[in-house]
Amino acid sequence: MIEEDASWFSKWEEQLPSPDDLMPISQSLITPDLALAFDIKPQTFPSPSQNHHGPGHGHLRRDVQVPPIRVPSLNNGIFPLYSHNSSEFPDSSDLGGSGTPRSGPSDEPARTLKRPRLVWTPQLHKRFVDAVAHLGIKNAVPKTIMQLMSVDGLTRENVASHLQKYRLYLKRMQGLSSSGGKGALGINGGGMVVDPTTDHLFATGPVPPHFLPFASVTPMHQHPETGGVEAVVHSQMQMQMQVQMNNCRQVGGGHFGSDAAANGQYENRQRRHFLGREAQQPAPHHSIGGLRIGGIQHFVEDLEPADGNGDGNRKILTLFPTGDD
DNA sequence: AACGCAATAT
DNA sequence: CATATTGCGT
Repeated sequence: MIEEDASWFSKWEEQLPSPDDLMPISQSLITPDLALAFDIKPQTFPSPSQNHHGPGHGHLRRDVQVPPIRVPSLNNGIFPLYSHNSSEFPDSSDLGGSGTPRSGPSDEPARTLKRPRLVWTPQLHKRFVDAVAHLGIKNAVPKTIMQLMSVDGLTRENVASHLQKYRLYLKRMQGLSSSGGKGALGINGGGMVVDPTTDHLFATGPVPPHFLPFASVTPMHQHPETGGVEAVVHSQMQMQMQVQMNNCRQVGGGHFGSDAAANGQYENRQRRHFLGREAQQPAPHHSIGGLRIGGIQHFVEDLEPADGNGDGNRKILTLFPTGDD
């Protein structure tokens, strides 16, 4: 059943593009709360990664003063977030002890405001999957994954939640290597309680093999300096994303990728890989500036007002590609 | 503290 | 429905 993961990995390695393609991509999943909290100043993102040279030969100096993550679109960049909710409790009681891990003395709604639901788009999910595949089962824990993904605004909880489902998905997949695949949901004669949850998203992309049984961090380019987990991978294409606040509409309706995985066997198509950027250390400084790494990455934010959608106004923060993946 | 998982909430 | 949140054991 499981036996050709090795080849998958090999191919992957072989296909590593030349260093010219090296390009840390970091996305910014805008964090409304944070954005507002720090009043974000035009900072030329620090980009600690020593990424250099652009695609060509000259060093394009990206002195771009990328405008803050502010939303140039609507709302003045102010997310309506949840309309109301008097849950603004702990303001007077200045927590005498532990409390705010983030931000300092500058009060923040960030702590009390809810953030919009994250929408796991296929692209975002891919990033997740790549990170997981890359780390190997042992290291693929929420925190690490989150760091590798380096998506601004992504929280450990987001990842943990997703990971939980992803695991169920994988488990289920392995269980049913020969049965129906994605059609025989409900009863697989096993006794396994099939969760109607998890599936579509996970099947939208080339699901990695059945998960690498091999452990350890992949021995790829490690940074000699840090020697950390900051894997330097390559990205041939970058994601251009759009942050959007919706009511409750899923982009693309759900599936459009290949559900090769559902078959039990993945297709051995060419695997392009993403790039894991430097982990987001306990950033003492708000680096939520816009990132426009390398070239053409810029974010377009869009907000859609919630009008009677039969749902009241449930808002989601979704990132979706404006290009291709 | 961070994790994993089931149950539950939204 | 897809995510988030919570509770509890590790």
